[in-house]
Amino acid sequence: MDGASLSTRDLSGSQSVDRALRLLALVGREAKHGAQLVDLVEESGLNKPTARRLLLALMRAGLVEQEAQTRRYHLGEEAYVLGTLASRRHGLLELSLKSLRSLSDITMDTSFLSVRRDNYAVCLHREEGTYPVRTHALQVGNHHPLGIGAGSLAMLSSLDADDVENVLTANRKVLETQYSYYPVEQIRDDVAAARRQGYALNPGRIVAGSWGLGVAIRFPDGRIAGALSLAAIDSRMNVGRQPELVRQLRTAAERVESKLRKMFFPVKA
Amino acid sequence: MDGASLSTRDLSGSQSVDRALRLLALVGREAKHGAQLVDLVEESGLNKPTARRLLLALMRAGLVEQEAQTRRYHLGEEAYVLGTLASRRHGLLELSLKSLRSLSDITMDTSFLSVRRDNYAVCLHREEGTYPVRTHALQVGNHHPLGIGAGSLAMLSSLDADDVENVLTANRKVLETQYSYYPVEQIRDDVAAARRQGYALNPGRIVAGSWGLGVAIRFPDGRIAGALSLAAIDSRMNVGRQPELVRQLRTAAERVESKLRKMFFPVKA
DNA sequence: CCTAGCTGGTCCACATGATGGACCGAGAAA
DNA sequence: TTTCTCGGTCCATCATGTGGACCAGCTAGG
Repeated sequence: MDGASLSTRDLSGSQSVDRALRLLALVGREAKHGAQLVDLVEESGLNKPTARRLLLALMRAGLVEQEAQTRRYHLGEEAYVLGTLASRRHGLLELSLKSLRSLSDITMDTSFLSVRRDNYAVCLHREEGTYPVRTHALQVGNHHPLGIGAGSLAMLSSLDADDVENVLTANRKVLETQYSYYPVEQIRDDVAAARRQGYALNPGRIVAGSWGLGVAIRFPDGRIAGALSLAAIDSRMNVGRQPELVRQLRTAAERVESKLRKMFFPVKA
Repeated sequence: MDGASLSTRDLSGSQSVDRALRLLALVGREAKHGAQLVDLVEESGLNKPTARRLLLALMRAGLVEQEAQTRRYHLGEEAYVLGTLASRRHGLLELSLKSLRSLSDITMDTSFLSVRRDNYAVCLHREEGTYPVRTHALQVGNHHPLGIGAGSLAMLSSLDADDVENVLTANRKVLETQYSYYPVEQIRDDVAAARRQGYALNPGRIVAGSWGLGVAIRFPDGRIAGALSLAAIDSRMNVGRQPELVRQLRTAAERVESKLRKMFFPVKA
């Protein structure tokens, strides 16, 4: 973020809103099975009454709903509605779906769309490949610090050197605690390699035998929009096959970028 | 709302969060051109500093962003991401898209998907018809009180009598001020007619010459999921053509409902 | 050139609304 | 029965958000 959105510095209050929205993001992360109150309390650092109160507010707004049976919290319909309304400006998934499909058709491997969210990468879509042995390391909604994972690494590598360091610094604590098997120095090397080659490779760094290749997608103005990636078992991503996969990824990314251009500079009606 | 989401009564605080989320909904409503600060202040009833402070919080969370040039507020990428994550549970649009397309293909008229949001109906999608004369009364993101408009009326008519009255009471003020040409008594009559016929008809009540037909979509448990509707100029919705259009709408709605059933009770893998 | 009217944005004294330690109840495990 | 975990809530305290007043930029127009 850094100089993030231009305009105004903050210095401002509204921290209960901040807290509520942090909770909202946490609930979203647990898209699959819903979030438990204790976990939300834990992850957010808030205490129980506060978390509960804020969740009630989110529920009043329809952004979150609570399953009556399990008492778990899920994203609500309003979140979906807002997302639909936002897709007018941010519809990267819609623009990429076809490309992901053909990518998985051609390569037989599972393909992904990720976007940057703060200093993390979120997986927005997973398009199953047809090859019978598949890795399930990355699921929709999953978060990893930028640099961890092929698509994530592709995005990190596309930032300029300063930003890379900023991101790594911001993530230092998480990296050390939750990704201790993946030293920061390793990420720096991976970034350098990705820069040299023009694509990101994850040679089983997170789950042994589960490899990934990724390329970034840019907005017409050069900002990073997201990344496309492919995942497969190591034997399907050997040096022999890599160039072809990268070629496919690049074509797919270019197709998406051209759609983005059309979205930003539409032909006059 | 009423007995809305089960679980807990509120009595709770967190009103700044409520306010912020109300603002978020307002920004979403202005999906097309973005919202101006003054308008948000006006519509929300908040005062400027408060609105601004809350907007800053929403921006920090990425749910809202501000265009540097025009200073207008738009939904941010995080809204899109959350929406995508929520579509796992609430993906009505995805389920309906194909049906809307074929609906517009067959009838040549423009079709819509709306969902209920509190006591309003929001238009989630507009699928253009091919017939050269089209009505543009309803756009994606538009809100109308339940009962105003074909899809909206279809949803209202599907509630039981008590709920209908609750909704109308809750909306009384808005109806009187912003829809004064559409007396509440008229809505009650329209609801009764829709009940009798099993579909909702809007014979140009909002924009003269712009007619609409709507049917509700229900979740497997009977709750209203949304509504499909068709819009056209009056001459294309005369009594002669209506039965055929209604038949098409019904088939489409049934197809969506069957997909919903599959979503809620998936076949075991 | 200056004024008037509109916009977006911010300051800061005040008191209202959010906070969180302590507590309750339900269900599961022992 | 006891114990543990989890969801949920109460209420005295004070940190927090509030909003009237204000500044600044822009456009119209006299």
